[in-house]
Amino acid sequence: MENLTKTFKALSDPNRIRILKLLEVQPLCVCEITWILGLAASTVSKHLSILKEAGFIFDHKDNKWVNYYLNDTNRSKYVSEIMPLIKKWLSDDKIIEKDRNRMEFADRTKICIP
Amino acid sequence: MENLTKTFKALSDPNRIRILKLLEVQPLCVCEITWILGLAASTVSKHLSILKEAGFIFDHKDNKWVNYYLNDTNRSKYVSEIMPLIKKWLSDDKIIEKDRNRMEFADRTKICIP
DNA sequence: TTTATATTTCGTCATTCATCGAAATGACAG
DNA sequence: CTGTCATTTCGATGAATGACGAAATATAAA
Repeated sequence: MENLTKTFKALSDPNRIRILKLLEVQPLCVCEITWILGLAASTVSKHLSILKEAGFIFDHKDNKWVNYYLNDTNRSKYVSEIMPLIKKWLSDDKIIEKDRNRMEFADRTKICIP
Repeated sequence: MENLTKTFKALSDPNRIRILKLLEVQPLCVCEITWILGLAASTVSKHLSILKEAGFIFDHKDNKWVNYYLNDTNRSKYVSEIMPLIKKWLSDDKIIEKDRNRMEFADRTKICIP
């Protein structure tokens, strides 16, 4: 029960949905996501930890960057069944479209110093 | 997007999940749900309005009682696809089992005066 | 009409949450 | 070893949330 509500709570914030819909296309590091979403890095880091804790994503270090990936294996029962729905939904959402377009221009070697 | 996060937010509280898992078995009035969950009537009423607003349930007046039903038609795109998952899940959860057992003894003509 | 009962609305309180900036951490480059 | 930069953690703040009891509303019964 607690596990289930944690899963839904992870999905109940629009910025976390935006992150999932980005990672659906390709893995990204924290500073790229930060730049695309226009939030503080600490805020994005917190969102990522919530999504990771719920089992939606995982991370992997690459040099000084931490890349985040959609978790397509090792998922919880709940995540396994909800993830396909999330993938199906919102592909034509305005915000998601804009994020994904902006993602094209996200270059980790350039964008991270504010 | 707003619609989707509202859907998930409705599902991110354990007491609302408990209500859905009760209504999955049979329709109930507010005072029966209140008695089964052991919460204040105003709290239950609020939970019901959130579930209704998200499209998971609907209500129908019957004399002085308001009965709540799982909404199996007229649902939003999101609710239509999530509801079957909710139905599949948690059937062997301790709390859900206890609630459903307690539901057997919920008699609206007797339980509502505290 | 008055009373009783079921439900909703309102006001309040404590807790959680999303956000930020600043400080701490960790890894690489020089 | 020191400085730089990506990330996380910490602390603070305002907003949202879940809970309650009291008051308001609505309907049925007396």
